[in-house]
Amino acid sequence: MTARHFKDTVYEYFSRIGKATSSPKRLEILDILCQGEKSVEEIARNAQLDVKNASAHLKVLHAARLVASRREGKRVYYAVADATVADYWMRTRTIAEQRFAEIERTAKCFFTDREIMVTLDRQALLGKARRGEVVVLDVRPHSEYEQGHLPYARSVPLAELERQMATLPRNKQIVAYCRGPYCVLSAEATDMLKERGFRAVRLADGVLEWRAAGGPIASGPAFGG
Amino acid sequence: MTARHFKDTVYEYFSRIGKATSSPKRLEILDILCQGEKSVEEIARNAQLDVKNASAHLKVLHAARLVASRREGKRVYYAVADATVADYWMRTRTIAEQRFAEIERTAKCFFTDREIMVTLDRQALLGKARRGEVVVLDVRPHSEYEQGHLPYARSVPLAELERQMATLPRNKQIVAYCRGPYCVLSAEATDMLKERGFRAVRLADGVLEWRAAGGPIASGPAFGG
DNA sequence: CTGTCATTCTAGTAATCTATAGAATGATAG
DNA sequence: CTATCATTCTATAGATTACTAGAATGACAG
Repeated sequence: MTARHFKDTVYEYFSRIGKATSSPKRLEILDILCQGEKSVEEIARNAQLDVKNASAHLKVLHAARLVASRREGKRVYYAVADATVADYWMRTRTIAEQRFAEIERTAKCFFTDREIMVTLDRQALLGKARRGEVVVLDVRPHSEYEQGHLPYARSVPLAELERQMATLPRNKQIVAYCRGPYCVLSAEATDMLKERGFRAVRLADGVLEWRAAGGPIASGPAFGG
Repeated sequence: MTARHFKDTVYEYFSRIGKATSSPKRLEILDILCQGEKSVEEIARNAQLDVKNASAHLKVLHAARLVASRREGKRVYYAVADATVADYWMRTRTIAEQRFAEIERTAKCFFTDREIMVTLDRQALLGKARRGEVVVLDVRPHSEYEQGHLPYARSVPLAELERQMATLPRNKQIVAYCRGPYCVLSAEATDMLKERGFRAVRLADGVLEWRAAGGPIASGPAFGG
């Protein structure tokens, strides 16, 4: 084996990671899968893709071995291959944020007037949540909540928010979080809540960011309902 | 701005990092630039590309803001934008290594019989080098040595090795290193040395890996010469 | 064994990317 | 002002990729 052939071979492997992460839609899928495993149909719906196209993108991610799949009955469930993939996705996002100030500007523009909870004092938030001084809402689907959520958080998927509003306190601050700083679910939730006169703010952290910052993660089914 | 438009916008930025790192040749360029700044012509020669093509790849890396350029007289020098880029490249390599066992297999096959210095005991190597029990050779070009090298290492670019062999000790072990675990320079150096009866081994670490492992880095012009 | 549902495979088209070569630019030396 | 050198820009052919739609597969229910 010549030196040139060796280099071509190994660098081709290195480049596969880049190829897999070179499509916005594939990154969106990866971000969703970082919240827990999902069927192709769920992935397609969440990433706003048609199922065939989502399947094709998943094939590419699978070829780069960033995701793994398992069949259960009729459905095929995909998940990130391991925790290092979620870590890599967060690092890719960070590198992009550092390079493109436009990202923060776009996010600020989109999240205008949707107060962002300072993510600096995670311990303080945790304490308030424990003492019941604030209500922490996890507005992702129940399945994602079950696969890992913030301590003391209550699972209220966006679709159920309308129905559950009566059970929320009007005198306490409501802190909504979702999949992370670029997920729109919590923003939609705080919009709905504020329209109805609740005191609601958006937490930029998702489970991934919270855990990466050293915060504790709970798991298991939703309590109450 | 709709939620969909917002997501499309920010994920497009995220994907630019993947696009930039989706070509083997661009990663090879990035790896070279992690050793220090270089002119387009030097980059092209090292990555075995024609200058026009190298310039085109550099343009893509520049668009992703992974590299920065400055003009000095007729020449344009490129360098990694900052230290986080080198870090990201190492992490991309690590993720690829974890996913593709073929990489290690290919490397083992190529580096057969080229003993790899165990990189576990960096402190021990440093001590031996300090006491003169081993000779550490930096076989990269002088310019890269000057931009950062292992302590006690002697700069002997591959092209000068033949000429400088007479000045190397036959009774001591010679440890050659270059740009990192997938760089072939040190392997070529140890091949040459062993053919002439020297006791030579290859160190998989380059400056990047050494520094990432917490090792001290020296800089400045070559001593002796 | 037939029908249904979820997913993947195959094929075709439009768009994008790589490598290559010729023309153009920018800086310098004479 | 002209020649030269390093680099970039422009144009093009060939390869690859994304999306779309129809066909095929795999698992299950009746």
